[in-house]
Amino acid sequence: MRVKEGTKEKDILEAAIKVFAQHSYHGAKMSKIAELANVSIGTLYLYYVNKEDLLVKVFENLWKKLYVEIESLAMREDLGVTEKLDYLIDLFFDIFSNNPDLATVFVNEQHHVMRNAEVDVMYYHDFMAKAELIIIEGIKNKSINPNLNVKVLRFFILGGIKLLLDIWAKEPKLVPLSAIRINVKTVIKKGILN
Amino acid sequence: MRVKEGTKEKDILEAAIKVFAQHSYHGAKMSKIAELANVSIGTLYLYYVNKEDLLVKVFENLWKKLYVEIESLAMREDLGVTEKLDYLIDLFFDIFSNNPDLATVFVNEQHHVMRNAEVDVMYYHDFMAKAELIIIEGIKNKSINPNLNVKVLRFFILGGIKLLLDIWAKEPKLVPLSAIRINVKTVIKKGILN
DNA sequence: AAAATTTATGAATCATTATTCAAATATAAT
DNA sequence: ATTATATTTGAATAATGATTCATAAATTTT
Repeated sequence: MRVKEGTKEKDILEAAIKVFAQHSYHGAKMSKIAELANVSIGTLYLYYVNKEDLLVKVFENLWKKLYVEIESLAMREDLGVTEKLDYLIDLFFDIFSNNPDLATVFVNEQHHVMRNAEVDVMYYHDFMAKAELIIIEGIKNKSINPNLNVKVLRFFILGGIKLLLDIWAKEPKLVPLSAIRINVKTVIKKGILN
Repeated sequence: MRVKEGTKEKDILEAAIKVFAQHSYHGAKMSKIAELANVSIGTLYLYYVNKEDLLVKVFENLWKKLYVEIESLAMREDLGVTEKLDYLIDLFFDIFSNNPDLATVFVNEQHHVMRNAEVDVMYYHDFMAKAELIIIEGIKNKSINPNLNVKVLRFFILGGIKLLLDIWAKEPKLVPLSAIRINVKTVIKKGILN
C-alpha cells in the first residue's frame, strides 16, 4: 500500500492560518490554501472535513494548548494570585509572539466558530472556568479588589489583550509586543489588585 | 413626479444592522434585509450601492456620532482628565445600551470595513486621535501614570469595552451593562490614574 | 386626463467557489 | 512482476446569493 508522504496535515493547517489571517474566513479560498500548502484541492478534503472544520481545528489546537497551561498553573501552590495573573498574561503573549497570523485569526474569527453551537468549544470553556477560579481565589484571599465583578474582569482583560494582539499583528512596529506586555501587567496590577 | 414614501433609507439600515448582527456580514442575505425592511430587493440598491456600502454606512454613522461627542468633550476646560475618561466610557455605553445589535456589529464586523483601505474611515481616526489627546493631556498634567504607553492604553481600554459589549449583547442578563460600566471605570481609574 | 418623472418591484442573470469523485499514482505485499 | 491497497489529483458539478434591469406603479405637472 501507498504511504502518506511529508507533513501534509500540518502544512495545510499552517497554510489555512496564513490565508484566514490575510483574507478573513469567507474571503479565504480553498484553492489558495491548497496552493500554499503545496497540495491539491482534493487533498484538503482528505485531511479535513471542510473549510469550517479547518477553522475549528485552528481554534481547538489553540484553546487546548492554553488550557493545558492554565491547568498546571492553577494547581501550583507556590504562586500567589499576582504571580499567576502574571504568568497568564505571559502565556498569551508567548503563544502568539512568533505567530502574528495566528493572533489575527484568533481575534477576528472566533465569533465564526462560536456561532455554531454544535462545534466543540470544550477547551475554551474549560480555560475560562480556570481563569475565573484564579480570580475568585484572589478575591477570597483579598489580593483582588472584592468590589469587582469576576466575569467583567475576565472579559475586560481578555478583550483588551485581543485588540492589542490584533493591532500588533497588523503592524508589529507601531506597538511592540514588549511594551504591550509590560503595560498590560501594570494596568492589571494597579487596576484590580488590592 | 412621484415622492419617496415612508422612511425606507432608515428602515433598510436598521434591518441591515439586525441581519448583520444575527448572521455576520457574509451570512447576511440581501433578501433577508429587504424582507425585514419591508421593501423589495431592488429598493436596497436604490438607496445603497451594494452590501458593502450598507456595512460601511453603519460604521460611518456610528463613528461620526462618537466623534462629534468626543470633540465637544475634549474642548471642555471645566473637566479634568478623570472626568473626561468617565464621560468617554459613558458615551460608549449610552450609544449601545438601547441597541445591542449595533454593539454586535460594531464589535464583530469592524475588521471587514477596515480591510478595504479605500473606505472612508475618517471619523474613526479622528475619534482615536482625540482620545489619544485626552490621554496625553492626562500624562502632561500628571494625572495619568507617565510610564504607560498611550497607544497601548487606548487599545487596551477599547478592546476590553468591545468584548464586554459583545458578551452583553448576546446575553444581557449574564453581565448587566450597569455592572460593566462601574467595573470598567474602577479598573481604569485605579489602573492608569496616578 | 394625459404626459412626464420619479420610485418601486422581483424574476432572471451572472459570477463565484466549496465540494465531489472518477481516474491516476505510488508504495507494499505476494 | 503482479496485484492490492492507500493516497493524491483537479476538472466537473452544484449551490448559492449578490446584482441588474425591464416593467409597473404612484404622484405631480401641464
